[in-house]
Amino acid sequence: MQTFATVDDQLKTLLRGAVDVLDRRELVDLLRARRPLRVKLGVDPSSPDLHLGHTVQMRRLRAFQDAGHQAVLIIGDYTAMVGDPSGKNKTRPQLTHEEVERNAQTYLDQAGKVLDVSKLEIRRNGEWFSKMSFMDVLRLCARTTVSQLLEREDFHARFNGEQPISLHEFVYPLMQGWDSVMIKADIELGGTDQLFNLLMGRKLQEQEGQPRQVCITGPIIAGLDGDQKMSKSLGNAVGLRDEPNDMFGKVMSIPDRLMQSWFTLLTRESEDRLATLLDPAQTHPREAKLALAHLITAELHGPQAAAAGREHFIGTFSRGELPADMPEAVVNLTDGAIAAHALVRDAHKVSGAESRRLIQQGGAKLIQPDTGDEFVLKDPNATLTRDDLQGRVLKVGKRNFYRLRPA
RNA sequence: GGGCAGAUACCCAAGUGGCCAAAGGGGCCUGACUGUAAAUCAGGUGGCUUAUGCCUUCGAAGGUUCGAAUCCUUCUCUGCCCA
Repeated sequence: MQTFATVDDQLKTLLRGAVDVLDRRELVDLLRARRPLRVKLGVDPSSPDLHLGHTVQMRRLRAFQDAGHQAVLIIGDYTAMVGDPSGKNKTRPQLTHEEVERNAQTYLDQAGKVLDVSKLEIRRNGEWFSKMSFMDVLRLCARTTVSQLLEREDFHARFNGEQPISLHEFVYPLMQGWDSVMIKADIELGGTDQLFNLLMGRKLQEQEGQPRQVCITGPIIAGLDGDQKMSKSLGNAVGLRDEPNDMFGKVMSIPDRLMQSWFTLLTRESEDRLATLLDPAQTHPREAKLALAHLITAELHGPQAAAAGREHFIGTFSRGELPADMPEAVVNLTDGAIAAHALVRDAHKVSGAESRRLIQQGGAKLIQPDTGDEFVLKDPNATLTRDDLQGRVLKVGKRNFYRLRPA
């Protein structure tokens, strides 16, 4: 017999950081029923990697799991082929079924880092969409109107901005809503940019004579730049599969003003603890950020890896030491020597022109590991011999190190 | 179906025969400062073992010209208006 915490206690953890609950009254009623609720979260496998942004909603789903409810993760294999237009100002590229399938495979083990997979119901929406006939699709389309769809902010903006909106994008909200009908969701989670889609589910359920789902939205987490929403294509994401050292470093690079939201949305630290950490008078921002980086890395890679990430970070960036692990770069010498620009190009894997730029701007140096002596490469055409390279480390920019091996 | 406008580099956007590898802004990269924060300053931002050189790039393909992002033709795509 499943036992549940009190409604008030549940609400507190389940709604941590939430923006909107529609409708709160209904949520309370659902929780009062003291039965396992079906809680839906959909992710589209549109890229092979999940990032921290995805985990914001996944963490809430996990909270529901821990509270004894039934989490249903929808892998949107069909919706991914459409491409969610939410928050976008342009049509997304359509993926092939093969790409989607490949991505879907990687999602499940990544999701396992946050969710309890043993208790998770995993569904693909191709399960029902692949069986629909064209007439079924038309009937679904008849459930809403163009005017209603145009009420959605992003569609509205594109329409008024005379930007193209493809018809299949218009169908996306219906698809997501239909998922809710098919799995009989009691609650659906999503980012604030999903509100329209979530409400579509509510509406479709009512039309189908089902109890309508409660919609809970959470904030869209900002990426490393501190400004735009975290997304892989913007290059400001922390991937769940990022190496621990890299992950730790990325978190350390976020603007201070992001810390509050990251702490709230990506950790379980209590409000009291957060108050202490985020008060500069009590905690130096750098220390707070170290704690944040540690918590995030530990959740995804384990405490040991997080500790190692911290060591690496402090050693490399605070004390200026060389990292413990560096990729090795095999350097092919011609007549026992190599030009500086060729060295950087080959080791750092950039174009020749980029390599020259880096050198000219002082972004490349050779380091003697045992003594710590550094030699800044200044002339792209300088000739380096085996003796110059043997046993040395090449540093490119702030964070790229290569152990050189002349061959 | 008809008319009009448009497609420029990662994004926005200037350029309407040579001085265009293409202004400006954003982003990004490098350096200084620092806490891999913020703010600020300086430089850079197609490729080629750097060259008053060559190659690729202004939606696509052809054409005119000594020379085309710029002119012509066809095509593709987008928006607006009319039907």
